[in-house]
Amino acid sequence: MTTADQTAPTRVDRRKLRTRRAMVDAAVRLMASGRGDRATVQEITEEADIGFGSFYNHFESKEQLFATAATEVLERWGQMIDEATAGIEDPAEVFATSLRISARLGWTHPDLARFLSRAGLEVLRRPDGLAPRALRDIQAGQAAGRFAPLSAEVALAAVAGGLIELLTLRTAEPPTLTEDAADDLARAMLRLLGLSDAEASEVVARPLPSYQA
Amino acid sequence: MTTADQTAPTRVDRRKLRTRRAMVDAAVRLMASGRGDRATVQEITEEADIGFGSFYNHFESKEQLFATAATEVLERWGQMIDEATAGIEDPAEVFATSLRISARLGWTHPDLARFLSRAGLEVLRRPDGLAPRALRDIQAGQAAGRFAPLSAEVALAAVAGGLIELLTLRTAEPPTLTEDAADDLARAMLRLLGLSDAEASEVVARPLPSYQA
DNA sequence: ATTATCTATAGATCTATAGATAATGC
DNA sequence: ATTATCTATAGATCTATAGATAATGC
Repeated sequence: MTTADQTAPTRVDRRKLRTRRAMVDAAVRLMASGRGDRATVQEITEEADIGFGSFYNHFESKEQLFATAATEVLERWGQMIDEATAGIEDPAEVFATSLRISARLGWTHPDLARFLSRAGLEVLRRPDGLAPRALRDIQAGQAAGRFAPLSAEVALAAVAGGLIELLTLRTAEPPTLTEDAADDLARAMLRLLGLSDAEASEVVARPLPSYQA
Repeated sequence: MTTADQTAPTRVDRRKLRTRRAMVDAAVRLMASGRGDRATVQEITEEADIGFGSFYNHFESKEQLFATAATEVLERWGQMIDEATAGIEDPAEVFATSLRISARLGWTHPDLARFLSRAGLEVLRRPDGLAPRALRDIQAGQAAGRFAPLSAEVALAAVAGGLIELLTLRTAEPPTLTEDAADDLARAMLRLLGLSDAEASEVVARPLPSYQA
């Protein structure tokens, strides 16, 4: 029987949470820096500024830590998209909005963008990632007759790959792209999905809803 | 003064080459299997079926071996494309042919496809890779008025990403895609580049030149 | 005789844990 | 008194090399 069942979080709980958060944040930074999951436990705890042994109070292995870090990053990203697309009816616009916001991560959330860039396509394939959602959006657009009947998996492959590459180009040194590259990508992907150039331009010209995260 | 300068390769030379090749091939297989460059030198030499110490006769580090392996894979792939696109005039067709052949790697050269899938987008960004060439093809198509004036970097990002994702989907277990996914991808990418659906379909309907590798 | 390959191993590095310390709860 | 954090370290793992062996050259 544990005492923490129904009671409010105590100071110990908060300290414990702080330590854990420091490690997850360190993992995100290490991944973003390119050191990635090749970092040793030593490096991780130093980056997090906690004692070496504390690592094992929270995680069984580095894999577990980096998986946790990925989940949290995807969660933040997903909430951003949810907030921005709430209430949009046109499937093409839902898709375009999601992509325009995601492609802007390189400017709005460079840390998050660098993490995704380094983690690569693998992280987009996770079941808790945005791929399943993007697949649904594409299929919804096809069902509504807005998109051409291209294999949704192939379309998703192109979208996911194009997005990651854009984030990588943007977070590379020196960054070459200007911010309208994000909308260029969205327009290009709408054409890929079957919209005419004029239709694609019109959808991307619509104002972005407000969002934050 | 070495004796091997102008003379024919001796039996020792051939044996040495065989050992080296065994290690490069082992590296390709290990990467394709997903074990990747996390494999230890021990694992590599076992997979290559050579003595542990021989590794250091040929390579200074694992990084060097895997870089060599990537170079050789890219070389094979590049030659395949060169052979297939020699003599094609229309820039859109050069591009489409390169992509159709590359996307077919999952069926024609599964080992190569698995390597590329696991190595990820990183390997496509190498200066000795096919990205510089794809960039030139896209720019040539734009200069010829065949493609819309989209940022060539953004277009390349989408193409590279879509290709890698397709190879990954195909080499995953169980593979879900059928072979016309390769042409679907090419058609989609031509639309992305600015061709109409009808134009894109026409280009992709042209017969593929013969090639092998 | 020469040189590549192979086996064995020293030394470095890394992980996981044990025990000491410090912070908080009661 | 309890529990998380921290320090120190044993043991496992890995790399790189030294020296022995085997294959080829002349």
